[in-house]
Amino acid sequence: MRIGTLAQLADVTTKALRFYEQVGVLPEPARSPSGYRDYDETALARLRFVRAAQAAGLTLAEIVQIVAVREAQGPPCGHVVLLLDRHAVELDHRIAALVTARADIERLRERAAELDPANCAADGVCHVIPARTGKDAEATPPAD
Amino acid sequence: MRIGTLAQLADVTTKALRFYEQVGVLPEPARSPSGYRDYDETALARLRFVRAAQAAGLTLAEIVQIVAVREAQGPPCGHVVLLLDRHAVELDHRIAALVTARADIERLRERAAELDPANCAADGVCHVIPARTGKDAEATPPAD
DNA sequence: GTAGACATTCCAGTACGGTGGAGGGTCAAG
DNA sequence: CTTGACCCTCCACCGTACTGGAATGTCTAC
Repeated sequence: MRIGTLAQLADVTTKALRFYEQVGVLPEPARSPSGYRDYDETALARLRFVRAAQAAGLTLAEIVQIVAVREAQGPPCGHVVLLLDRHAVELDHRIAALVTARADIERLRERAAELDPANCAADGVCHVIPARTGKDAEATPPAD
Repeated sequence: MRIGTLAQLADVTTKALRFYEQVGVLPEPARSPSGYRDYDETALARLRFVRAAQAAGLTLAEIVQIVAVREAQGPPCGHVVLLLDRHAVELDHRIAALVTARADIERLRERAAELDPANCAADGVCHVIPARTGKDAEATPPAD
């Protein structure tokens, strides 16, 4: 099948398919005499795997690794589990950081409700967001 | 004070300071006869505000806006509160998405524990991550 | 034969918040 | 007078996952 057909089946753009090939998550397909990419069913299967792995939070670089392990050593399940665990830990951290940031915003909102903009002109840029010392910065590093 | 001194006081790199100036969150400081940047106390105050705003999840572009509003119209508190609200909503969405992704990974881990790698070679790349149809993809778009 | 729908390559750009290095000038101490 | 620490500008690059467009080639239908 041609690249456009595969793109439709997998609901991605042709641009994305060429990009996937370039970074190595899709193998180079056969070519028609005129140079058009000619995909078979395995390409669709691979593509579905890629999208599933992406949805699980893996990066394309990691997916490339998984595919490489698969091709070199057979089933990459152990590797995949390792990556999943690593992502789970990372997600936990990121979720915790975002929840903290959310709480910080809530505090600032409450602060804003109590403060009078008329008093604002005095010192910094906006008294809703209090200036931080070096110590504060250690306690709450810039979000994300 | 020189740029290095300010950098130390605020715990950022000199590179970052020049970058902040370039994007407009820091005003252009005075210069010594030889062209060195010469900062005063207000620069430190501004910088602390910037770091605090970043920690609250605001982007540099938004901080530039706040500073501009401040300089044009006085206290930007109303604008700040709007931005904070917008970020609170966005954070809620992102937290929800990450929590969903975390749960998905957990499911895959449980699946991995039940599956035997020996059965893996058959079809796709790795049976721990099940291939998705177009409909699945709609239900769980690629994370983040 | 010609239109238009598709394909190819390659280069560049997007957002974000910076970092790295080249190539040069300045300042204080010894 | 030289060494080393610091400063300047400018341009390029990091990661991430693509997207956009130019210039060109090909296939299909009328």
